[in-house]
Amino acid sequence: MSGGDNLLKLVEAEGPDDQDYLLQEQVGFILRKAHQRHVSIFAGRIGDLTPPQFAALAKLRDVGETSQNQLGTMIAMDAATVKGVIDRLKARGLVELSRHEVDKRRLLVNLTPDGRAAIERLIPLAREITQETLAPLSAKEVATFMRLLAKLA
Amino acid sequence: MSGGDNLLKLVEAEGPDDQDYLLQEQVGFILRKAHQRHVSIFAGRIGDLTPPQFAALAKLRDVGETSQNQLGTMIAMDAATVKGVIDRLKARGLVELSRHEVDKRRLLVNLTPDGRAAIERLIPLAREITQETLAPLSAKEVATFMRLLAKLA
DNA sequence: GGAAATTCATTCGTATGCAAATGATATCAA
DNA sequence: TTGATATCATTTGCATACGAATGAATTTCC
Repeated sequence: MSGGDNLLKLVEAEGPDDQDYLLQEQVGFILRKAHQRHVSIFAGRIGDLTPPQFAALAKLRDVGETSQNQLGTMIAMDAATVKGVIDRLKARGLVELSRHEVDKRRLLVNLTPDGRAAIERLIPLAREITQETLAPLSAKEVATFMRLLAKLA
Repeated sequence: MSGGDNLLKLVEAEGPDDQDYLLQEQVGFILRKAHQRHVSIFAGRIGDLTPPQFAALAKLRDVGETSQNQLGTMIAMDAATVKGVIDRLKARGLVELSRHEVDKRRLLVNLTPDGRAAIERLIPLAREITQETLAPLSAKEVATFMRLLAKLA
């Protein structure tokens, strides 16, 4: 029996255990890196707005006036997070707030003319951001990846 | 010519443009949601440590003592971020810091016995986290997804 | 050797992201 | 009607995440 065999036995004795946990191969770690790369690409093309801020404007463009909480649900942000995002958009005059006349708890959010102009102007850039993010994949791979990613989200 | 035809004409006149930008179908948005889901799964299994903190400990286990900056590079964190993470791990006694004897700029980071015990204990849970995150996919889909995700990261 | 450029770490400011607690308003049910 | 629940929004506290500025130490290059 050779030394190599002994080493193999030792490794096998450990079983599929702690020894072979590689951080770089875990979904969570790679998912975090992929997300970082996307945010970086976004910042390179749209410097004056963050992805969450863009998401809020884009969704308001789709659905029109909604409550802050509903908007948060639609763009996957909890109440505390969406408040900060909307506050900053309001400070820049891109959205306007008003109280719901019937349900006084609700804070209605809507695009201002400036906000609408901004989102229309940015959407072509957002398309480029999507393209650049997916650039390492072929068209076929993009389709596959998006299908599987959607299952995980 | 019917009203429907007029509507169709209007839509076609717009071309493949702003009208069909759907936030929910953009990689960036879904990537963000998938990442959120993973973090949530992580928190459910490992409540007293965040993913970045876990990553730091896991990497130190792999490579042993390194400088703070080098560690940051290995786990994809910039200098400012890694400092905060290490500070909190140090405050909990899971890592210890020392100055590099030759290059006095470098701050060496290493696991304490407590830190080593913690990471060894957590690795099995981390495996479960990876599994649960990938649970919506079949084994074959997992292989495909990981291959494509790695290309994007 | 010494000036210039680089690297390592820290600090500051800004922006998510979420848990938990709180207050105001609505809704449901007894 | 009223008491219990639920919903909407806000606030606080903590933890990433990163750009930019700064200072200290090292390396490079002339």
